[in-house]
Amino acid sequence: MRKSNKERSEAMRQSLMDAARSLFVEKGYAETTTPDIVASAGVTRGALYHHFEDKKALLRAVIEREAAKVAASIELHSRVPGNARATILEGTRAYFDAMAYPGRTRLLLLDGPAVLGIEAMRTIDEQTAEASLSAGLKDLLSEAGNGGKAEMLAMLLSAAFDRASLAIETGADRQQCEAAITALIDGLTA
Amino acid sequence: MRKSNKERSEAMRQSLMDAARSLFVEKGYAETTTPDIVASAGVTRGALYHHFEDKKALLRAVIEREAAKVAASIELHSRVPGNARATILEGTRAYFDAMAYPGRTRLLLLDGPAVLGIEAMRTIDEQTAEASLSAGLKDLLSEAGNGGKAEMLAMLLSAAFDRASLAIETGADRQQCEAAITALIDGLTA
DNA sequence: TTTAATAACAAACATTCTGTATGTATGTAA
DNA sequence: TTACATACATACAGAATGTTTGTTATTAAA
Repeated sequence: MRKSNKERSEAMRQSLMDAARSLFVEKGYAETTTPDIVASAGVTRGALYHHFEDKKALLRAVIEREAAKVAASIELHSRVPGNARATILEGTRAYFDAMAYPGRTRLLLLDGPAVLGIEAMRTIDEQTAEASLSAGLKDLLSEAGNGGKAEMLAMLLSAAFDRASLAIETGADRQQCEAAITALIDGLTA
Repeated sequence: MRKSNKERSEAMRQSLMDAARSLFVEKGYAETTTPDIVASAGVTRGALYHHFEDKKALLRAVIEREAAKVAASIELHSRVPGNARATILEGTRAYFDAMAYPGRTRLLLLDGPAVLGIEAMRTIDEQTAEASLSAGLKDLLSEAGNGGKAEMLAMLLSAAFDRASLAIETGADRQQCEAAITALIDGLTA
């Protein structure tokens, strides 16, 4: 059975990203070695360095794929009712759901920022996850007369979302988190 | 001129931590090598591995010292007027001031969490910086009838503080940050 | 005060990882 | 089918980490 080069490449890339993701999540980026990754994928390091410039580029690819999945998940579960507040709160739940998927907090909130830098992560998040959430927040806040501060407030609230995701992963009560986030938002719009 | 062993050890530890801190801030923990560090301190790796179990332990020592300095700075600049709100806002400014010291955001908010883990960082912050700030926040929120959620809200607000510190470092307007934080807090207590 | 023991370091060593260079087979296009 | 490019494997060079061993300075005991 023959495969075209394009198909082979894409399959290999995904296979390497899968293996890397699993190990990055399990042991962290720094503790994961390229021999580990290729062994898990059943190939040699030649394949890895053919498809990715270096180990960091592999992490970036994994993270971009993950961020896209989070964005897609939020997009999917975000109905659009007229009510701006309800929209945001639903988006919040969708975000928590998406970030509850194993490994995402570590990849997107710990290793990503440390290895790729906050600037690079900001760029990635801009194109994907934070985009929809941040946009909704800005709408809501502007609507409530917090026009000038909307951008800044959206950033700070998204930080709260992130910390809440981390907390939920380590055993914090999800309902309490959502209630606290709701209290923060309602405080700004009341 | 003779020195006691205790003095020698402490001086060497500080010297290694100084050199490490400087390089960690400049190039990041992962890109900094132990040969770099000891060369900068004018010793050999023998000294480093005599005083610290491994490279990670050196980072932990650097971070604990830094967190203690942040805590001390906040403690120092926190007058205690009767007004809970004013106390918190003053503490906020003190935190931003302390975190504006070069390298602290990278050490305490990026490399620390990624390398040592959020759990370890939480323990360190508990003993130091976040303690005073978090305590004040909980007081303020409890006072305002947010008793049950106070703990959770304090955590989320401290996440907002951290993100604001990062933002300020990368050029965000400090006054805007403080205004946004104030808006968040006032929303909860109004 | 001489000696035994320990702490503070230096120097050398073994393992391992990263990135590169080279080699080979498979696919692609003229 | 011939020439070239792509996809990988294998082999290599450099460097980093942690450990071990050796040396000097300090402290404690005899």
